[in-house]
Amino acid sequence: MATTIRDVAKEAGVSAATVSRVLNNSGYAHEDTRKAVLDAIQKLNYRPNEVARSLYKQKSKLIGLILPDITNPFFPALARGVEDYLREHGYRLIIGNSDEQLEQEIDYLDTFAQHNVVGIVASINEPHSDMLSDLNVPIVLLDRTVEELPAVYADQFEGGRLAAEKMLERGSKEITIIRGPIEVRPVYQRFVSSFQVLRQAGVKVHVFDSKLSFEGASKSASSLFEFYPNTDGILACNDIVAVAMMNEAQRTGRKVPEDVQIIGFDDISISELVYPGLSTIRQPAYEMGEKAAEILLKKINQQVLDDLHCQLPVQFIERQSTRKVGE
Amino acid sequence: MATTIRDVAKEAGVSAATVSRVLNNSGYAHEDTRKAVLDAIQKLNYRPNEVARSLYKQKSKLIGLILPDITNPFFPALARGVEDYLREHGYRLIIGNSDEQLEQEIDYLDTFAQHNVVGIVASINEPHSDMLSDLNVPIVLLDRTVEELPAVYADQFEGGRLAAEKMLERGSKEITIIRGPIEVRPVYQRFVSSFQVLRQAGVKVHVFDSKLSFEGASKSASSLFEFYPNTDGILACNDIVAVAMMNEAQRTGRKVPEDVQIIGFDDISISELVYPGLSTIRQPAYEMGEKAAEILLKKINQQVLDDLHCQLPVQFIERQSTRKVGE
DNA sequence: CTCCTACCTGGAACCGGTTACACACATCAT
DNA sequence: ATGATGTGTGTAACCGGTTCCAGGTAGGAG
Repeated sequence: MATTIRDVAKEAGVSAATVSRVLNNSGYAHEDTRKAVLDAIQKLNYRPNEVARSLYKQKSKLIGLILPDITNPFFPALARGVEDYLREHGYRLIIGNSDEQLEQEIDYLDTFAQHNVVGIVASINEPHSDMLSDLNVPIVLLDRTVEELPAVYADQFEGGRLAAEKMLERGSKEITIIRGPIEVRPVYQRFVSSFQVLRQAGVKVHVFDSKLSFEGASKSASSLFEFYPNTDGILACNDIVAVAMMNEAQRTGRKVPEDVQIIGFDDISISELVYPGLSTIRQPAYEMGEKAAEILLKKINQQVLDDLHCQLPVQFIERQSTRKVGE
Repeated sequence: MATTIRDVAKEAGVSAATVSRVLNNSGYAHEDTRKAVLDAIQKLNYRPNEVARSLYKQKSKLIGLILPDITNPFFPALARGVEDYLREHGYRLIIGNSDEQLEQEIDYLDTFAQHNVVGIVASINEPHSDMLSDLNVPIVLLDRTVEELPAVYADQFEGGRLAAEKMLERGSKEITIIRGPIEVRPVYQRFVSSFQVLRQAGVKVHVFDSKLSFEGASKSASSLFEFYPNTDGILACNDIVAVAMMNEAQRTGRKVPEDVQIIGFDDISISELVYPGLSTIRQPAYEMGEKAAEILLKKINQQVLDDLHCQLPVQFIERQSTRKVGE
């Protein structure tokens, strides 16, 4: 059905080998022949079959991307960073959501291998070391780290610290940390770091658990103030949870930031739009995605990496859910 | 490097053909042989190469998905619907963001073909008819329609109508419709339908333009009340824009919903979490994605479709950005 | 007039699966 | 005994590219 290289060869009156050489600018090809081939390609609207190419070369133009859940607004930003960078370099993405499930991660890793992907970007907690070395394809971790693997991530400890300090500077005395699922490493790190700072400062600290998802956030928000009615500062594990808590605060008649200050984490796009604007710790998600893609390409092209791990800075974004310093 | 079918064959003491037959449960295979092959597969941890398979069969297990921008929270929900359904049936997704750009749509369509995808789900405005028939692969439109192609979408006219009616029922008298980019068909349809209802009702109507993106929404929000300070009802083209407008209303000292009522469109997850909760027209995004995937698989398996177009119902979700009826 | 080299091209093998076909053997009815 | 039928298996061709290698021609050097 689709036109093949041999169709083009016939049309141009040459062999398939010659067409291939013209296509790839490899080996010799007379100028006239090249012209004829190019014309034939044009005429037949020929596009080489990547599958065939991939089979022979043992490598495709495909890169696998595993994210926990694209429905969580932090991850699409990562994904676009990865995609935009890779697209420019001729690669395409096979994408999979893992829901943080080991089984699904493995499943996708498996099928990536089956499709001869040349590289993988993944937000996964387990290194899957044997498997990864088995399939022998470069991988870059995104938003996660393990010792052995290249990784791009934002400084979670600094983020946690920053959130806690800014909260203290702004005068909250009874602070509730909304802790996300501690199996998710970066989330755990934020928590530890915030907690430590608050403890040392000697303020009253509560720890309250929540899922990271919309439903989970909503559910846990509804009982926060029953447990800790005197909370005057909230450190949320991500912006979604922060928005949910902010809602609950306002719903229960508390003023933000006068009665309760709130700081989120991530700086997803919506955080700027909600009212009051959400103060948060920004992770440069899009840039992280780009950087991961860049590093992956370097590995694919056998270039040496300056550093295995690339830690990007976080940043406190001051909006209206916190008071001005000194007020 | 990776183990091939011939490695397995050697290990099991049979030919590659036999292994293939066992693998695919096609043709005959003695029980003992089958056992030996299965053992060898296990032992060598063999996974068949999808690329080779795909080359011979002229069809892969890959499906292409084109979305305008996964960074817009409406689309990840669609994407997960598609992915979850397809994954269960053994298919994987190649994904691409088009930014509503014709050029990028074509580019992705092209590379999908090069990778022997067996089907495509796409949110695109142009039918690309010649191209699509060229590449001879079933396609299902998602959140978009053209006459000739199968499509899954929500009833935009009904949505627009509903939003307008609910706003009128709740007593707003000077209503501003925030109109999105009219090149995007569903967005245009919402607008037309709302506009028509409001006009007929004889209330004062303003039309104010905005992009659908976060930045665009933020930008246009900032001048809304300079243009139409007496607006007491806002019909937004999507929830992001609605949230931005709600922010601006509150920022300028207006109470929501007492002074200004706001209705969004989409019902993205965050709409439930913002304060006040955003009343909106719900599109069942996840279900739309699933449905599109289901229809695509039917087409792939040559089953007949009951209907070319599948229109899903929209629904008014009443939260706190609108007043109770009669107040 | 050789010989060497650079240029140009096609045949064939290969990547790793699938499948058409041929062949071998056993069983059973005639 | 004869052949039809059903099992079980291997050989080889094929999918559509890429690349190795061999062979042919032309031009320049010796």
